[in-house]
Amino acid sequence: MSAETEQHLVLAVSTVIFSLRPDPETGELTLWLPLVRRIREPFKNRWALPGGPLDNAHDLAEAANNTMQHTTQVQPRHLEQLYAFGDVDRSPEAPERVVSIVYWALVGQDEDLQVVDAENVEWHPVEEIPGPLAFDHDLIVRYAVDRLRAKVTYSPIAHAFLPEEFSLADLRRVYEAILNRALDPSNFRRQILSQGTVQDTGRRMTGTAHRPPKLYRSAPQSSRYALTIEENP
Amino acid sequence: MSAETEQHLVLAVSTVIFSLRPDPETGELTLWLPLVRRIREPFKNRWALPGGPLDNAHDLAEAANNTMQHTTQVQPRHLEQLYAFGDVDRSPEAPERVVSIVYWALVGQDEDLQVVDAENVEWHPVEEIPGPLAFDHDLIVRYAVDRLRAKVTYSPIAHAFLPEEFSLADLRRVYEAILNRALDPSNFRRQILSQGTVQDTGRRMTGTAHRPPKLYRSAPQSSRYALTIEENP
DNA sequence: CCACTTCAGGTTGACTTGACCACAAGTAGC
DNA sequence: GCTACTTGTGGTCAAGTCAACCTGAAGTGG
Repeated sequence: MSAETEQHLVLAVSTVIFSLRPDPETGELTLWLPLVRRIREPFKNRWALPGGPLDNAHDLAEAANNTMQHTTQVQPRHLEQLYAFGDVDRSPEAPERVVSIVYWALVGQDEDLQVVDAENVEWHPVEEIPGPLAFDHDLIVRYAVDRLRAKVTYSPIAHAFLPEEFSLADLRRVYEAILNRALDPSNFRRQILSQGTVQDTGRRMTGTAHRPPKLYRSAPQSSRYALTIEENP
Repeated sequence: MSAETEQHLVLAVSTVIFSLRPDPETGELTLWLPLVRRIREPFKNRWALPGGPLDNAHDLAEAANNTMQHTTQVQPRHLEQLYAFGDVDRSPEAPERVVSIVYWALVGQDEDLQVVDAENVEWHPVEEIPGPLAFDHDLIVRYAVDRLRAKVTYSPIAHAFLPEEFSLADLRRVYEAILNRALDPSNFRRQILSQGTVQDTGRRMTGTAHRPPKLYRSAPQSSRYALTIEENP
């Protein structure tokens, strides 16, 4: 009994990696994520979240970080545990039971351009996921997007998408891409400045076809926890 | 390599079970939770969260539910995943690596009175944990309390501590016990009634030494997710 | 019948938020 | 060089939210 239990249970770590890219048609900034085409059963040839079995030598977050390296070859600007999925019947056709601990991550807006898309890895807009995905990964993606949208409203994680210096309009476009709705520039400015998460660099952007915006940088943040632990809706 | 990895990794499910009990000295309502005294190494004789290895036949939430049965012999009014803890060094003295998926639960204010305290199970106020606990359970308890306090402010889970019918003062005392601070009765009433999570039964409490309060019941809630999935601070 | 306690409901002022307006400061086209 | 255009910057105003506080309602106990 005990032997059978241990034998047929696999612990895996998967990661939902978010990046911002311009929509190829409209040119507007939208959320994208990388998917991996499975080359083995179960769910052979279906798209799945990047990840793999947990190596005994690594912490959970380290395993997620390694997945990021293999998939995007860049360091995440933000990495956070999402949820552990472990229902008995979540992979009915798999030979063993898989419990997945899922992380989600943000990579910088410019960094992912240098990514050499490895074989079987493809980026997709979150609104156009080529489903159904393997396992319960559709549910996981939907939940990760919900978490990201919720978190952006009470935490300065959106900065992670931007380079060192940025204008408030840049930041606003990130928020608009994540929340998928337009924000009033004036109100957005007031809100961001009041919460003290950005610092004025004193410099302005140059070469714009209009009034040059001030440049800001992220203020150093005080984290309450040593771990990055987060909450559910 | 692979064999060693599988062999030395154990997946466990633990549960932080909250109940409200009067403080034995002041008589005020406070948060309590059950701890189990370990009878084996590692951390022998130290207090730990109830739980155990994951049985291959059960979902994660089912495993947490079973832990509740063994520990408190009552059904939880609320059960929700907290976090997965899996650092390599979280149990340095243990022979194998343990990854714990931790749930937290609420049991009704009256129900836990009928609990037959099993051997090695003892309830403790969350502010007087007999630490240090086994493994990283001190950290887990602290995080679970934080999650509960955060969640009570935007979700009607506090109702879970109360019987079918209750007065707004009852509900307010639950909030005060969880948040550990006094709330203005008048503002609390307005806030609760405006969010529509309670229904007026039309009846009033009797036998009080003052104006009899109206009795309310919880309104049926609409959950966004089939699973109970939650968010982190 | 009066004192006391708690419930119930209303008022007020500080603060937040969204909608909107006006000006600032650059480029592009003529 | 002038004007149109675009986008950043800053302010106003009204609606809504929230904490502090006040007053009366309705019961029990002396």
